[in-house]
Amino acid sequence: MAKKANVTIEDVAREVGVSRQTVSRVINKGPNVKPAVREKVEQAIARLGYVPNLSARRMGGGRSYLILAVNDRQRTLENWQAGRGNDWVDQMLYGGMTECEKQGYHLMFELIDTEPEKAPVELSHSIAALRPDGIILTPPHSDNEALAAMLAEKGIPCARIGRRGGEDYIDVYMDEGAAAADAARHLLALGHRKLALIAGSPEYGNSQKRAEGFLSALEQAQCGPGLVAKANFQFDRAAELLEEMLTGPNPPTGVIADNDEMAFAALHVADKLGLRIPDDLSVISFEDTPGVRFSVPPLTAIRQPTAEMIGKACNELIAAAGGQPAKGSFILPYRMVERATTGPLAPRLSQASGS
Amino acid sequence: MAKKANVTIEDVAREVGVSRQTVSRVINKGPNVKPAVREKVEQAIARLGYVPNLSARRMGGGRSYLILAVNDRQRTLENWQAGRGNDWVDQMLYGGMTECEKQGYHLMFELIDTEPEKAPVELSHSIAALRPDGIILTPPHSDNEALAAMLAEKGIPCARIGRRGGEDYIDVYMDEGAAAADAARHLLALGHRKLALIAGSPEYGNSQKRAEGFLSALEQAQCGPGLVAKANFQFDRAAELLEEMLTGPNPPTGVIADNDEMAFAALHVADKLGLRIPDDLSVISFEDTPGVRFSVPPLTAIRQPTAEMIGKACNELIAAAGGQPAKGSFILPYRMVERATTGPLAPRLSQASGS
DNA sequence: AAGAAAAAAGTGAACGTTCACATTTTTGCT
DNA sequence: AGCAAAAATGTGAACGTTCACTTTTTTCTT
Repeated sequence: MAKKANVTIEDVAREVGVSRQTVSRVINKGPNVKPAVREKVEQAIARLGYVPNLSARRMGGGRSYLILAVNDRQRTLENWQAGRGNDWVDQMLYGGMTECEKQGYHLMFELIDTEPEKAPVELSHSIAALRPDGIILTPPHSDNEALAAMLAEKGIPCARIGRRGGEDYIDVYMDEGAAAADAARHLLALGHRKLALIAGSPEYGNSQKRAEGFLSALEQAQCGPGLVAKANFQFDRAAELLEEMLTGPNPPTGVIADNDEMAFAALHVADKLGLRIPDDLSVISFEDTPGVRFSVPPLTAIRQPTAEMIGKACNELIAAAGGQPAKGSFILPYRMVERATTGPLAPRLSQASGS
Repeated sequence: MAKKANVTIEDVAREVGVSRQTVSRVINKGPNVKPAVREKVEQAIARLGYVPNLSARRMGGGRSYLILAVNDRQRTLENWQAGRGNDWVDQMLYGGMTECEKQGYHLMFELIDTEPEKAPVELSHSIAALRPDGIILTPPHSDNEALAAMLAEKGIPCARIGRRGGEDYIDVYMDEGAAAADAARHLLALGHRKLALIAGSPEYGNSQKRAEGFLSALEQAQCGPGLVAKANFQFDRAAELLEEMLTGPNPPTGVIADNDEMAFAALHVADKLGLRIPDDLSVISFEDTPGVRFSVPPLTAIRQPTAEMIGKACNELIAAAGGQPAKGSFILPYRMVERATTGPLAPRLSQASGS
């Protein structure tokens, strides 16, 4: 009847007849425990259903078994409020939780202010409250040097998504430039000669890298110069720009968009202009959100290894909490998922529209 | 140079010249503090940048300021692995984080096994480790009485999403039946007389409730019986079933799908069969994931108040942690977002296909 | 103005771990 | 067999709060 108090490390120690420290060594996989004792302790833990209290572990000076994944507040909130959702966050959760669960860790999300000066303050408050063992910084915070420096000063391992280097921090990234170049070459190989990139926003580092990769691929193939139009990731703006291009002189026959929303705009405009996809116009997107599989036609897209990057980041962070140096540069492969919006350029047999 | 230790409650107390307990009272908004003192303490807190350590608070016997949101492991993982994503989870994060942030709380996700017997074991381990102040149970775990009972026994407030009642727990739900009935009536009002429901899975309680609402609306309008086909939330199965229906005798002109994926299947089949949307076939979906806005045509859908339900749950849970009774039944309004897949039945002028 | 009651403030203990170190046991070597 | 070194185990203190009290100060009543 009396509510059974929680099982503590002492209960386990008593059960086995050893001291709490020995039990502690067992649960932390520490050295200096005789195999037979370790075995008995493990059995007692299972029998009693003992699970270490994380708050106490942290208070005792140990790890918190917590990783904080930091996202940009304004962008995230805006996406949510606009009904765009945050597939990126969903992917992070996937990669992060999967990896953390395996190692007895926990993942928590945190939104911090876009403003580069406010960010360190907000984050340090969260750190003071939560005392995470590691922190994942995503764009645009990955580029905030002051933030990373603050973490280093506090001795908290930090993984930056979308950065290369890895001399001072754990950097996990994919080669955005190469991906864009690949996309361009793919279209080139299909016979397209006039290509356009519908870019996101210049402040967003990836847009910049992709534009460079795109342009250089065209140059290499002597098919330049490619068109680059900035549409700020927005459907309407992209549609506008695209319509202008496609009805202008020398229209592109291949389009690469910096996100799915702008790729959908291409589909929309093509439909409006009576262009067949992919015969008259091929489209490749950067993002590959779930809805993309059901567009008409289903969108060919470059899939960022978001879940994998976060998983890798968690993994490295956990290793760092275990004493490994918190540095290293890890590149992860992207993947182009070819669906139905890309194909060889196949002009109509006759110019007249007919049944 | 010496790494400045973290600011503790004692530092604040010393700064102001009061005891730690007084500072504790201030940060917990407790009674029995003179306004002048409270003011001084608050200033010192701001000046020193003091943030209470959550682990210590928890250890001291106070709250953990943590809410655990529980999702079904198999379903969630499967969605992620299949590339379907979990928009539901993204929505939860939105509603939960927004509400928790406001009140100094933190939200953490947890996946627990589908198996009703394994669930309590898994969850109790997480509870032992994390000691959350409250727990949110989502389907199918909302329906697991043993789970809820275990939480009640441990004295942990629990909010169940998708349940009504509220006598013993905090129940937050929307009226799925009414929503389905509304959808049906909407189509009826547009002139449709033959309606079909592409249902999800019978084990999923909502599918059942929607089917009931759908059927009863038709009966009331004397337009029954409606077709109900179970497609298990899958595109392929839905497409198959739909094609059968639409090419059969007396085909439906209005379709309601239990999720977006199956609604996309309807769009796909209509296209294949040369049916115009919405002139020949109207489609309404239950879900409204972000991609829906960009389908061709954009999908009319019933939007579940997922974020709002989780927000409400957090709110009530936090109140419960503050001493309020952890019970109550809260219904939240759904919304039908009318886009372009619904319209009056408008048969072609002639049967012959023409330009 | 005294005494009682209420409000404000303070104190020791406890929460469940880990750390740093002390002690005991075992192993290895000659 | 004896000793040194290594391995295994144990102990007290500390982490930063809140709780349950106790003590002090203020307010109210007559």
